[in-house]
Amino acid sequence: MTPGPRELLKDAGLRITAPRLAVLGWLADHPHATADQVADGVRARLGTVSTQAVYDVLNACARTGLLRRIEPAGHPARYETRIGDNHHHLVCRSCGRTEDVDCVHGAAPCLEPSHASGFAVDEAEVLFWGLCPDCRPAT
Amino acid sequence: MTPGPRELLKDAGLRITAPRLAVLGWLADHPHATADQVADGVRARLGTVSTQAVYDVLNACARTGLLRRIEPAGHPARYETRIGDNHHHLVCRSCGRTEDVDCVHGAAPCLEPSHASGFAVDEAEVLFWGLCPDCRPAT
DNA sequence: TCGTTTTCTTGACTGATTCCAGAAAGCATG
DNA sequence: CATGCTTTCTGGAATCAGTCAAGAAAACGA
Repeated sequence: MTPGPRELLKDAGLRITAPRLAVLGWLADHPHATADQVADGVRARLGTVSTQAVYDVLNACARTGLLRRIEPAGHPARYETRIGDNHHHLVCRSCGRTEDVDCVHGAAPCLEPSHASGFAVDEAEVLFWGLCPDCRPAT
Repeated sequence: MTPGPRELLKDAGLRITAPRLAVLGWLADHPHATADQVADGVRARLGTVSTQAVYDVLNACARTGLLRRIEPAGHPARYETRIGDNHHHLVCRSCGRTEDVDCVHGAAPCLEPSHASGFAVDEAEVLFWGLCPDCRPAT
């Protein structure tokens, strides 16, 4: 079954602290949130939490693979707890709203550039850009 | 044949100015340059050019499709004159060096998310992340 | 319980980019 | 080749997301 935030942190070698549990917990219910939104959500649960702590938690978790960071050009970064399944994203150019999109081509082909110019490639990122239903009317 | 910067600007409905000609000209010889690098290159040709003018030119050209902007997460934006052929990019995580990669799947498949959640999708962006030959030794 | 190490707080700071107001071109027209 | 409207350029201040730094506080292995 799905391990809780506690186990995830422990397995990643990170200490279990209130801000971390709150960030992971809140983010599980609110995927694709920005650091700002996470800070608000966490403060609603814990009271005062410094902005820096939120960034530290997000960075630590992203670094250890507990969280995935999505950084759409021109919008603040967003975070999600759905990891390890190589899915992609759909981003609204106008409001930055982000949705999941399952991999277009099954598994492998997404990760194979035709020639890598000597680069050691470790990730292929696919982003679909468009306008979400709410932002579309303003045609 | 390939139209020169002059014709490109005119066709895009933009006025022909020294900064614009210099930016397009310089960028044609130096693809994947940052705004900073463009500013340096343009100043070497023209003397004094304000940073703002460079950003204005880059934005105007990107908006009208004369230039493509690539914004790799965590690195300043880069610009290129190669447009309209749906190619992708390879970015070095460490130094930001960017190279072209031809489309992995010919033409069409790159543009089809499996389901778009009501979004009007207009672009699929593919970015390959890795380490360039110069940054790799530091293993 | 202690001591080390990690994490959190506060506050200053950075880098890339944009906003603003006014001055200086560009260019369609007469 | 003058005129006047519009776009673009200049210089400087400002924004925004995120990072750096120093010390206080909390976690956890012994």
